[in-house]
Amino acid sequence: MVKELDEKAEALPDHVGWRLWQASRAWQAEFVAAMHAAGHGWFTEARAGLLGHIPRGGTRQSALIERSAISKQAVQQLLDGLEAEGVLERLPDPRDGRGKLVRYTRKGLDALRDGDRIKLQIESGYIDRIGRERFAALMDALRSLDAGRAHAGDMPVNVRGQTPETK
Amino acid sequence: MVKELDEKAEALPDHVGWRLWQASRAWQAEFVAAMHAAGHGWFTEARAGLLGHIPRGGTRQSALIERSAISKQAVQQLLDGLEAEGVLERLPDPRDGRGKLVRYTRKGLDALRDGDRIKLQIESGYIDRIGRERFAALMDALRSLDAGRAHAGDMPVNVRGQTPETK
DNA sequence: CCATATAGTCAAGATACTTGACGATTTTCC
DNA sequence: GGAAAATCGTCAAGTATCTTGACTATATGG
Repeated sequence: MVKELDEKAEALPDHVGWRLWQASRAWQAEFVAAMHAAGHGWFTEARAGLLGHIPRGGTRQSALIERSAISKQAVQQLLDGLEAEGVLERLPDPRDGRGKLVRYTRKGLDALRDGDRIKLQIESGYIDRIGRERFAALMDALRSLDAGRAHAGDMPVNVRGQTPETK
Repeated sequence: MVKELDEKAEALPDHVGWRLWQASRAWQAEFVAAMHAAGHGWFTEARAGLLGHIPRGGTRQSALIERSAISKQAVQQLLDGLEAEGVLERLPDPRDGRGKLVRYTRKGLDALRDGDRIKLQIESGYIDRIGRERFAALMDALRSLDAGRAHAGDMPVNVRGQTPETK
């Protein structure tokens, strides 16, 4: 870690925001690195965020735009990239001449499967590191925080750095 | 209204990475919004990340580069912006003709003061929301996680999935 | 005094977004 | 039935953040 120099001794931040930021960053870095190691070199945090909103059965592009909190143009650009990588494909929606359907390719489904595995591995590592009890307390606190927030109704929920999730 | 698509069964992710990410984003959004409301419209998350490494007494630019996990050029660009906003100023280091000292202006110190206040307010809100005990458990778990990471010889936080070795 | 390491800068480019404008359909409403 | 309006996706351009590469100026240590 950063070594403390004999500088005016202003400690590094230790408030909850800083800690959350650090922990989140570390998780993402670990996840992306593991995905790369698993051969999914196209995987990035931004793409992960979008993929998390695409069910295994596919979805309409417009539905995707609603779920993710970013602009439709941003979604489109991400989709363009993922399509170019061969992770997804876009088909015309037979029920709506304007719409398009977004669907995983085989390559995309493989990545999803690896993502689920990696997610569990990282979680295991966390439990080993801090103990099952502390880990449970962490999840409990984070869930409570989120529940409280939903109450207040603020907050943009964009999804980045989440694993491809499934039922 | 074409809305009868049956993809309702898609649950939101609930693993630790997702929760951490969400909590971190929520904190940042709240903090930045409060800073803006307090009149510090120049405040952004990226800048906050850098400012968090600058002690009130100022620091050398090179020390800043060591502490933050981003490239020196990125630090410089952030610094350029903050200097242009009048939050910081850069002076030649009298002890080293190559070096520069980075120092807060009055405007910067005002922002710092407001930031400290806001941090405490947000923390208070969290404690109200989830209880003092849960909050303490959260901090404990996050600190343990970080300590465990340092132990593992993990690098500080270099973002974006890259793995900079060599130090 | 020279070799080399360190401090900072300049330039160019990648990524992940943004807003604005637009054509093509579908829906609404009279 | 048909125009007005809403929705879906796209194209183009711009911004913020961060990257690598190349360079200058100063310091340091044989």
